[in-house]
Amino acid sequence: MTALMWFRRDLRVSDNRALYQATAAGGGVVAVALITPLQWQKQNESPAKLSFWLACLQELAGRLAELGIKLHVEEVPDNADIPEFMQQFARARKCDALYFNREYEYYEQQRDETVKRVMQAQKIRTFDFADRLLIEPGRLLTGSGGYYTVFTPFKKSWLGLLSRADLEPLPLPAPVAAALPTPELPVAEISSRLGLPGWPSDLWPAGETAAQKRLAEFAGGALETYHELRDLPAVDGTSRLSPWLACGAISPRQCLAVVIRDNKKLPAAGSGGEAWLNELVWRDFYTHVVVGFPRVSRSQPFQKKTAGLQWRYDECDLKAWQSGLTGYPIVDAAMRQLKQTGWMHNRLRMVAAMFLSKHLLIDWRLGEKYFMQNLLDGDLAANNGGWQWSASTGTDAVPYFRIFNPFTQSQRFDADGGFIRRYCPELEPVSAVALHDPKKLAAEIAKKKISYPAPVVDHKLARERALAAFKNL
DNA sequence: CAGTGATTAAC
DNA sequence: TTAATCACT
Repeated sequence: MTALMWFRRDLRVSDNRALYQATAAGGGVVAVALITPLQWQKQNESPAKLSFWLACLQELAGRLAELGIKLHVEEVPDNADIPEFMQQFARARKCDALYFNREYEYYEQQRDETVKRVMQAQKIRTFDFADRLLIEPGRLLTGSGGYYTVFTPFKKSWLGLLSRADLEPLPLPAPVAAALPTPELPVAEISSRLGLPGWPSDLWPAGETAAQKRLAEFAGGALETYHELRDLPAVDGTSRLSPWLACGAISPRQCLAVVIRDNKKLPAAGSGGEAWLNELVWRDFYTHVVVGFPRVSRSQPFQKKTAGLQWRYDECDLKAWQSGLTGYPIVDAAMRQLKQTGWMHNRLRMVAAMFLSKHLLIDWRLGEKYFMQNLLDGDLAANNGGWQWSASTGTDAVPYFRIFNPFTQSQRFDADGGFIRRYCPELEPVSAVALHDPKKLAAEIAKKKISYPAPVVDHKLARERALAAFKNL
């Protein structure tokens, strides 16, 4: 009796529900992870993220070996080829059961349904588990039985289920066989063949051990002031756990355990813990939205009436935004942070996304795609949810038209300009007041002969143009 | 009269 | 969340 454990976005040994059950079944366990270059390309997976994932796989292989489980890394061009591959792989290794953790996006659900059907036709049983979120899609519905579309009532209902939900991290699985030697995965070979950048990075060392270390660091440090410092991009005030969460090197239950300790007691109102818990709930929320409204993962707006919006398709403005040359310091610093590090501070994701979709009136889907192609933590649900929120095509419930003033945002969240200057070094000689004031900025740039672009668009005009475009719907 | 703080409308 | 407006210094 051998169980086949299929790793996807759950690259860890600890608190992995499918792996735990596979090891508890009483037989041997074989593990597999798939390299799917064509599928990755279709889904705009970023090279940095794939490189990070491969490095995580290398660590995972070592930890599995300690449990007597061999991890096979196999290449299959795209999702359509997976069912046939899995079936042959399982038969070749005499596996009689397939274990995996559920994924919720449209294409992933289709893939998994087909795999289940094909395996069951071969008399191979399949077991799939709720692992990726704190509370599974479908378990939280409105009074009329639909999916929530507004965060606040979703959260209320989420908290209501908290005491009944099974959210304790699992103990480490017991070894199923004698420890194996740590396998050498062809990571470097795959990486160079796919043209991926190298790893490691100091900010995001790969693997679940590093993820646990970062969580402990955050829990004992920035968590306490999270509510006060999380919006300041110059400060290391966030958890920075997103790359590990995205590939499952850490589980949301392990994160939750840091804020909900004894008897599932909620963190105090107004505390850092409460603010961070909110972000974990947002993560659930956007994945629930993707399941409840599958059109959002198929390039459709959540708000159907915005489907006809006349976006500008201005290649030049799009390029300026992508390369951090819009003439709006906070936007440019944000976009350069993304390009240079594969990560962007959450506050700035909102600022940058709103600038593209409102100021430049460029289709949010182009921004969504660019983020996916560059982010280390790219996650369809969170990225799509964030973009649609920024573009006002999503679930945002405010009664007014949301459009950030980039200068007001930088004044509030980067008052001394420390973050802007870090990523836009040419603005080093510019005074802090000028960084948040277009007129003074233009004057200082002229006077000090600094090479920095003039704003691609005037804020007031852009604002009016966006308002008019949405009014026309 | 320029600058600032409080209030409110936007849907 | 922003910006316009009004009261006030």
